[in-house]
Amino acid sequence: MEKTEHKISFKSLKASCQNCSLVELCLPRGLDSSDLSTLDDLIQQRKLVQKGETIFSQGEKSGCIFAVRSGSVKTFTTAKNGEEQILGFHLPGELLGLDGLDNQIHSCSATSLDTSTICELPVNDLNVLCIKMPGLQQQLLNLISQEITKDHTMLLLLARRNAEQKLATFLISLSGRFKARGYSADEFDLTMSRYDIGNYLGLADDTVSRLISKFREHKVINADRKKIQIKNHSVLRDIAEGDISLN
Amino acid sequence: MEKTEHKISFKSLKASCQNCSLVELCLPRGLDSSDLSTLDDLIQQRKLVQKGETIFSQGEKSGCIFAVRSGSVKTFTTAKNGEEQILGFHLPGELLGLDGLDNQIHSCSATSLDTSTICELPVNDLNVLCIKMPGLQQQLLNLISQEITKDHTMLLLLARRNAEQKLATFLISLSGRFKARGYSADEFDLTMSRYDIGNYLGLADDTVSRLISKFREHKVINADRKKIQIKNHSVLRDIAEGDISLN
DNA sequence: AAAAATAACTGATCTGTATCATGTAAAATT
DNA sequence: AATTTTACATGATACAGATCAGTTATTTTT
Repeated sequence: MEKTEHKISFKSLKASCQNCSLVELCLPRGLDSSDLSTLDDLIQQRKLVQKGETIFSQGEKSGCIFAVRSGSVKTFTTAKNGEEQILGFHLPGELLGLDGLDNQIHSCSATSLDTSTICELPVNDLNVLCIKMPGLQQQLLNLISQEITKDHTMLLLLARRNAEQKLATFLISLSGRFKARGYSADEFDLTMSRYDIGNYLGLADDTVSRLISKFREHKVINADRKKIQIKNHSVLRDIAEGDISLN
Repeated sequence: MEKTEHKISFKSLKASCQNCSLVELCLPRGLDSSDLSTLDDLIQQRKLVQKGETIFSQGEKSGCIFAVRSGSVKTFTTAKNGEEQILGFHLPGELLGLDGLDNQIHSCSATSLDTSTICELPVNDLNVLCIKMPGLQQQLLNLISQEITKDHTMLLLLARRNAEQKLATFLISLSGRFKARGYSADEFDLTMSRYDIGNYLGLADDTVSRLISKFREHKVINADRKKIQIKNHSVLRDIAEGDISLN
């Protein structure tokens, strides 16, 4: 998914937002180069995390928000009884930890699904900077607002859609997000397990497997383990909308 | 639920945050009286809406956020096929329209379940004010952050809980929110229909009716249509947690 | 006050998805 | 390289909750 980028990312861990290709998707969007450089000074560090590593944990006081620079991350809440609910899968340019902006205590956890690079911003400094830079303030609100809208879409998906619609919607969403990041919309690798997908969509992992097989049988997708190829976007959309159902 | 307040609210529509009992729950929390008065000047109007009236509509550009002062409100998204998903029921002191902070286009609709009073704040003015008043900025972020956390809790509820757990959780939540507003935690009136409750919880309205009857048979609650009395909070909690199940 | 419409309740039945069980292939560990 | 572990696949079965249908109570309209 990222080819050789890892090798250089180690060396360029101090690299700035200014040479980051995600500028248009991430927090710096809309800032001029002087403001960008001020923001850059704020970013404590870009850390490299390995697959399975924790970025932050629920209940932990951190005072930071995070941005995915490369790789992929899942966020999840842990209920009292220990069970997990995945809240989202996060691709480069997406922010994590917005739920902790208030008391600075994270209400969810984040772990890496990949070898990922993560940018870290102290909330207090960010607040101060926002006062000086209305453009930054605006973009932060944009991203927060998008987060809320995304969650609302997810509530609709979980409450009102059947298993086929859920999986089709999930694949379409991933495809679009890869495309926005310059990757293929037709072929991509999943970094999460069937179990994770099921957890996220409110389905059993068995059901996810079965559906992937069914989609493959109907030639809507091709799937070999983590490798997914979308063969028919329009049918996939129809499934997601509930206009058709496979048998 | 509000007794005589409606009668006076018409006259006191220009009344300020300063004499509002919701100061501790709402946006003004933590502001000193000088800042409070500045915020007050911003609030365009407090409007009285009747049951079933629309406060704002999905797709509409409004440039305002709203606070419920009295009554109750539901927010919902409308999918392409026209079906609705209720996103939340909002009691006095709760904000609406945070999803439109970015492009100022609402991604959900809000209608009143009651005769309600609604405070309206232009987002642009609010942003300007936030720059001058860090306390306000902080409280806005708090409320947004709480909104995100609330949505995450809801994702868990929809994805992983059975019907009994969903309804028990819903009743406990309402009870706590009434209590925080000075009303009884044991007896309250629902302002939404069984259908609305079901829609919100991802259940059929029939199922909601059946569950209410079952809870009543087991003397966990008393329910006569909209009138709900919680008779056994601890069992209700156990049901919500999935520790027990009624038959 | 009567009639119509709506909301809530409840029984009977059906069905989508969970659960259980077993097999297989890939990864991780030794 | 062999062994263990983990992830995925898939058939059989069970059941929670949806759907359908009919009744009753409440609210709205006439």
